[in-house]
Amino acid sequence: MALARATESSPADEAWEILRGLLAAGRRRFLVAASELDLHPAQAGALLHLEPATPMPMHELATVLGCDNSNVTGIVDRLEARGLVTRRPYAQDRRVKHVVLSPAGVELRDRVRAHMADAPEAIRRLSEADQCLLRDVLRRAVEGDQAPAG
Amino acid sequence: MALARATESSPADEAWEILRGLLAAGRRRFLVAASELDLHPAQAGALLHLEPATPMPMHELATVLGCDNSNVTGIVDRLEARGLVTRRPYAQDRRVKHVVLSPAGVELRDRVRAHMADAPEAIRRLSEADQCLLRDVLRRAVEGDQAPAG
DNA sequence: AAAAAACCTTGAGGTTGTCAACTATCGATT
DNA sequence: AATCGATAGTTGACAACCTCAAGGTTTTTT
Repeated sequence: MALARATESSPADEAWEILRGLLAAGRRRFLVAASELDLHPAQAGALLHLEPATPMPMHELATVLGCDNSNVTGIVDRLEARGLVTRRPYAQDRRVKHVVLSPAGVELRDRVRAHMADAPEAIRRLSEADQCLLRDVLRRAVEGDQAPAG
Repeated sequence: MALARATESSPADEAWEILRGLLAAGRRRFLVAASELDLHPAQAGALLHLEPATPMPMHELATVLGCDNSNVTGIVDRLEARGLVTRRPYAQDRRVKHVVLSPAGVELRDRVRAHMADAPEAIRRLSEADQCLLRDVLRRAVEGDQAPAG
């Protein structure tokens, strides 16, 4: 049945199918970037999700990484051992520990981001008009994401 | 002003920046799908890259997965132990072993794909016109991918 | 106050990932 | 045809990842 409805799939699903290909390519680039910066994928992923000056609770990191809480303990352990992040107690809820990027962590995070910044070939070879079209549609897609969901 | 060069980045890069957000979300969905089907992420990834009726050399699997050859050995070991793939000698080059999906492997691969098939919220809530716009631009992006690059 | 839930950590056990070394095979050179 | 260098896959060692179950601390609910 998954296959029968291929012909009647929505344009959204058809767009998503193509996007999944770009995602796999993006994943490969991410692995290369992490490896070149001597980071394991999970560590690089954690860094990418941290904003300088925006402490994040451990369990929230677990959520965005899609893994167990106990997993984050080890990942943060190693990042902390390398001086890339620090754990900070959270006075308002003493069960919680916040993860904060250190200066070195910010710098390394930016380097990971830089590795990922260039758009892949497929997108770059689009006409300027198409690139703008794509960017604008994507902006509309993620536009309402901030407020409503929360 | 987070990035000085933000103002002069191309629309392609700006589109890609938004896409990276979808990449992280897609990754999470992939992890959930794999977990629900009792597959480890790497195993599910391998299945997704295999086409029924299209044998793939081990080293090619390593390339698309972005990992070492020696890594693929273990992943295929476990997939084979579960009867999802088989190793097949390749007469034309006897160093090579081909990985082939078994019927059970095809079925499980399709189930992973089904889990990933639905477009994420952000895309689905676009207007029908925008969905088509997005799909068509993406088609143009990946269009020339077959022949030129290789 | 007691019970239930949330947050983080620990430990066990299997999987992933990298590296270096090894065997077998292929391709090109001599 | 014999050899040298490169390629394909495997193995072993070792660190990291990941899930689960269990436990301690703190918060929230009853």
